Amino acid sequence: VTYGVLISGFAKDGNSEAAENWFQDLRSKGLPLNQIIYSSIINAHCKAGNMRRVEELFLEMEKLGYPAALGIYNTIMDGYVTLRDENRCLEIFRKIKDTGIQPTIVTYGCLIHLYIKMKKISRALEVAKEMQSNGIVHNKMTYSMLIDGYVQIGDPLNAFLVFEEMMEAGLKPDVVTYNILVHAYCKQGDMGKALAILGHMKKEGHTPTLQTFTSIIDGFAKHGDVRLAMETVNRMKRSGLRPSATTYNVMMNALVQERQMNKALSILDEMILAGIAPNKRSYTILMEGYACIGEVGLAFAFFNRIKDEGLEVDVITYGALLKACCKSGRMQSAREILREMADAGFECNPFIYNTLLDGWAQRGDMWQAEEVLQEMKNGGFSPDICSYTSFLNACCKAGDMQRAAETLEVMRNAGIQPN
RNA sequence: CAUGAACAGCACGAUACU
Repeated sequence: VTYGVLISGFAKDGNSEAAENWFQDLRSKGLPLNQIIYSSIINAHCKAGNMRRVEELFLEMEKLGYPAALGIYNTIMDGYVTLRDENRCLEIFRKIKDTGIQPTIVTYGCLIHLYIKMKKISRALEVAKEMQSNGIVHNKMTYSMLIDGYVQIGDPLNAFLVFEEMMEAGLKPDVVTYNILVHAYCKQGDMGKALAILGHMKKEGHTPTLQTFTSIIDGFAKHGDVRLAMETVNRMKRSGLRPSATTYNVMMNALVQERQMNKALSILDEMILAGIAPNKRSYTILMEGYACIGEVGLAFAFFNRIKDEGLEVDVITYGALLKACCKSGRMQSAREILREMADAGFECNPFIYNTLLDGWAQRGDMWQAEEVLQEMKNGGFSPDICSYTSFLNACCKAGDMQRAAETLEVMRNAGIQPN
């Protein structure tokens, strides 16, 4: 029991190392293990994404003859949801059914969550249907996930339709549901409505959370009111909430959009002083700013800082570096970055190709631009409106209006309307 | 009346023109 308390405590704390150590300690003492211990240690590793270890433990547990409760399956599935591993999730789901266990709403919730995260709403709806056909009715969480799914893909209309359905089902929205609605309005820039929801949720006795405020701050920032954004930060602090890394990122992004790099940097300082560790997004936001003003060196400096601090880089980080090069005409450096990116195992996506296209276009190099277009197609992506606009730009800069006119045709034939 | 697990939902970064 004592070990169980410790292991589950560390699991909750997100410290899978410590949990594992206590688990080993317990085992070396030859004390009896049981399902509770296993579910705690599996939980710890799921939260940390150590799914290899999870599988090991699970097999071990089965071998020792402890029956796997549904809760463990759900926990493991959730671990794979975080990793967006659809195949493993489905395998587990199948296994649950094969074992003759009835999936619960939590099981279905995990699957719905998976598809929402993958932005495959239609699949999420199918799962919901199957759930209902098995006699399980939606609860606040499953509804909230669907509402959020629509918000994420920029379809507030359907989001609100689901919300109404939820109300009609007699379910009262909770903080998370309200946060999702606030987010929906903020995304559209309808700040009046967002604030109205804020007022309403308070009236219903729900205390706004970090997410509530951060959505509002971001909404103001992205829709042209940095001042109100910053005032909201103060309002949030007065209400007793400390800004999180996300909140600081939102603030920096607001300032970066206005090219107030020094102010953005002072937010970074404030963040560190507050004991909040910047993450890769924090630095990418700054890199973007420097890229836009042609400060290639500073963009690189922050890129190195990400690595130095042991944080991961990703395609978006590389994209910011590329942009820094392309915007300042340093196409040779851009090439090198592409190579480095490929070596690091990242594939080009349309954003990357379009950044490159833009780089060549600005120099009026229609030929290199054409090559990128071709590579893009070879890479399995169809050029989009951005690609063609850049290419047109390249043609015009190169003085080849004939080619520009042809490109317009090509676009139309590809089903892309010039805007 | 006193010890452990049991699980799912919300906020931030990238491409052209504007």
